[in-house]
Amino acid sequence: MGNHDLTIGMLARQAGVNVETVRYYQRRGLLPEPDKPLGGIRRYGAGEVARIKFVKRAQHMGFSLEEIAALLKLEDGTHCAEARAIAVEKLEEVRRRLEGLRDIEQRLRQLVSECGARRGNVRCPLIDSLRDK
Amino acid sequence: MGNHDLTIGMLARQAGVNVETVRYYQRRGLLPEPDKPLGGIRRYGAGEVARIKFVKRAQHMGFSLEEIAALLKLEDGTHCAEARAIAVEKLEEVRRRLEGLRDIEQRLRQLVSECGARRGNVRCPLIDSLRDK
DNA sequence: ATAAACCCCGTACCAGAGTACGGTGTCAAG
DNA sequence: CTTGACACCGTACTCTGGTACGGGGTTTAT
Ligand SMILES: [Zn+2]
Ligand SMILES: [Zn+2]
Ligand SMILES: [Zn+2]
Ligand SMILES: [Zn+2]
Repeated sequence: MGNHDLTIGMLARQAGVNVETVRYYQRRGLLPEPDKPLGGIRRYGAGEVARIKFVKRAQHMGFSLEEIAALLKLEDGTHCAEARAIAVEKLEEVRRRLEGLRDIEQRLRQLVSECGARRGNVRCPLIDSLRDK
Repeated sequence: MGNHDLTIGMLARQAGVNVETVRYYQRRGLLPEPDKPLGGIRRYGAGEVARIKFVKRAQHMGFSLEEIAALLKLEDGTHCAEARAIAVEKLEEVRRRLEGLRDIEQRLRQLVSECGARRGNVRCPLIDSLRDK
């Protein structure tokens, strides 16, 4: 697999994160910490870049670092069922979130149109309708 | 504008939050703190219950408390134009969020089905697809 | 009238996800 | 061979969204 030639700074730049974040991920066990060549500087390769990007993508999908760590422990590919269970749970969560967002969108849309319909009036129907219920 | 007869504890229970959370929201300006009847106990009504639920819903949709406070400032009643502008901006943001969430939903849905289709296989396509790209 | 349950208020503490700091070591260029 | 950039490491701080705690005061029920 990839040649290990990156310093931690280059790794961070390539992955689009802060050096401190890389070290944080190592502490959290999300990223392996390669052996340090006695008195020297650790080197990283494309695998580590990909790993960090994996973490960032998963995070964007709403996974917490802890959940991501769980996913990564399944990397050997032999625990498909567990991986699937985690993903299914997330999917349900995302769907609940979608539904709630749709509610909010509708509410806001209505408020905006009510407000626009009464320009120049002293009382704002947008505000009125937010006030109670 | 219901009758104000709830204590903070009843309010919290009805809204499904911790008493401390109610007080925290008051400190954050998300919830008005009613006048205390000299040496006594504050009372709350249905309006406050609704308000907390609104906060919780908005929060679950990914709004921060700060953003929710901005939304709630629409209630002050004196600045129709500003209120409308804030609402419009939020609406756009909500729509962007909705779109992002729909993407995520679709991606997760596909991952789950791919994963399910390969039961017993050595490599899990769910993990594979997160791994690179 | 006395205990249990509840309120008020301030302060402190917690977890998650980083970011910053400071001292020291290493390495490459001039 | 010195100077600057970067690595290493531990510790500390930040920010968000709460929760917990402790010492009071009050209300309610027995
Ligand atoms: Zn397993
Ligand atoms: Zn208006
Ligand atoms: Zn104004
Ligand atoms: Zn699978």
